[in-house]
Amino acid sequence: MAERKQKGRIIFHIDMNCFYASVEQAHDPTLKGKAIAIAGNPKERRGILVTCSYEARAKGVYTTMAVWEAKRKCPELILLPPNFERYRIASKAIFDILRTYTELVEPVSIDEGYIDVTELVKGREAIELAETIQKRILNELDLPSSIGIAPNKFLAKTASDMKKPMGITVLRKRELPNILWSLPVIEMHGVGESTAKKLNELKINTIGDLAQASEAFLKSNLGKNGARLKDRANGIDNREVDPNSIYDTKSVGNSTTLPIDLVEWDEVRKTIDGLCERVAKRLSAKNLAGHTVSIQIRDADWHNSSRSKTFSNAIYKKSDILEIALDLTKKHWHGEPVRLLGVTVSNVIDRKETAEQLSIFNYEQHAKEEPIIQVVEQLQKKFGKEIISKGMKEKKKPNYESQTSFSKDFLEDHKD
DNA sequence: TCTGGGGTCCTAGGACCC
DNA sequence: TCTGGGGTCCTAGGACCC
Repeated sequence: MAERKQKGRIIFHIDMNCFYASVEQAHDPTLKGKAIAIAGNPKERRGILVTCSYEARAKGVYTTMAVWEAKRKCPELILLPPNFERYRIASKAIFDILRTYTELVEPVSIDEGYIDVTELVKGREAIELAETIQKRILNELDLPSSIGIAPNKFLAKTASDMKKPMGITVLRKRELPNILWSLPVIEMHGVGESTAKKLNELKINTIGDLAQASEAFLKSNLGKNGARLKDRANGIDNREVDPNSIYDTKSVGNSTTLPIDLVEWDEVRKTIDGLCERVAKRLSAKNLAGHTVSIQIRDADWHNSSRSKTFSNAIYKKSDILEIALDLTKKHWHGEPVRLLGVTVSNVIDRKETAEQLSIFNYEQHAKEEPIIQVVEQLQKKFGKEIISKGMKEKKKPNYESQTSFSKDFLEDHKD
């Protein structure tokens, strides 16, 4: 996205506390004050906790912990299956509240988002606004949240993490050295285990070390990400709050960890079939189609591999996805025990566009028998000049569409 | 008896084109 | 006959986030 330089912005990061667990407690108040956890499939082996309440955390239980381990640690733990419909409704209600203040609302996930309130408030009013929003979410939805207030996204996100639950934290750029720089790099948003290890090997241990390291040094060792992390460590982040980012889906995929590793082709085939079914349904719900199909295989040793194939026309039907997914799996799998299988459709576009492409494709077939100029004129009449010239000129974006070959043909024909 | 499922972005090498 | 360099797209893998 555009990273336009802006001065003096006021950004909020709203972060719901233990979101799924809080929604369940709001829905059934008898769960309040109790150690509860949401587990993907509580009865299944290989299950983990997706979220847990603060009461559970007090007993040493944490998110991502294996279910059996959590139960051993906290026998009274109440396990609930996730109710995503319920969480989606709650999430929508939260963002609806935020949108009563500004259109500049960017949901990041089901339970967190940014808002840009620069035009709404100044100075201390920002804190009052955050209090109002936080109280409304609590009073109207019975859900606790934390809000970070800062001049950019990174600082706002960092701030919202500092006080939980029901915290409001202001983080100014000039406070950064005092507050962040003494912390180990792993504490920074955007630095995971792997990057932390790499940084430590480079003698960069604290966020302050990162902030003061040479950019060239970081770039040569970590690529683009090195420079970005240095900027963030210095409180620099020009990303805008983008309300439209949620509408820009890049891929739709489903995966499943098998209760027991699979070794039979027929079981693998059935699993892939089920995954394709779900992917096709979700693509339909969003009215999307995609050019690329990928499969993912995780073996018993947790080794991941993937295979993908890209096509000129976007697909969305289960039967089409299945055919490609099975083909990729057949070629790639040789009977090793499989822990996880996944199917993803990526390079997605809106289905409306596929209809247009199909029509153009049909015209292209005719093009073989007709002078090319006539075909161009027909197309322009039908779709308008814009779409034709776009297909013929645009080279930066991937051109999976038949326009690619159309423009190639066009150029070919006019060489002579 | 370890370790889910949904995503996004980045990188590196090879193919191919000009 | 031998030669280069830039750009895009595809593929596979990896890091990170919630």
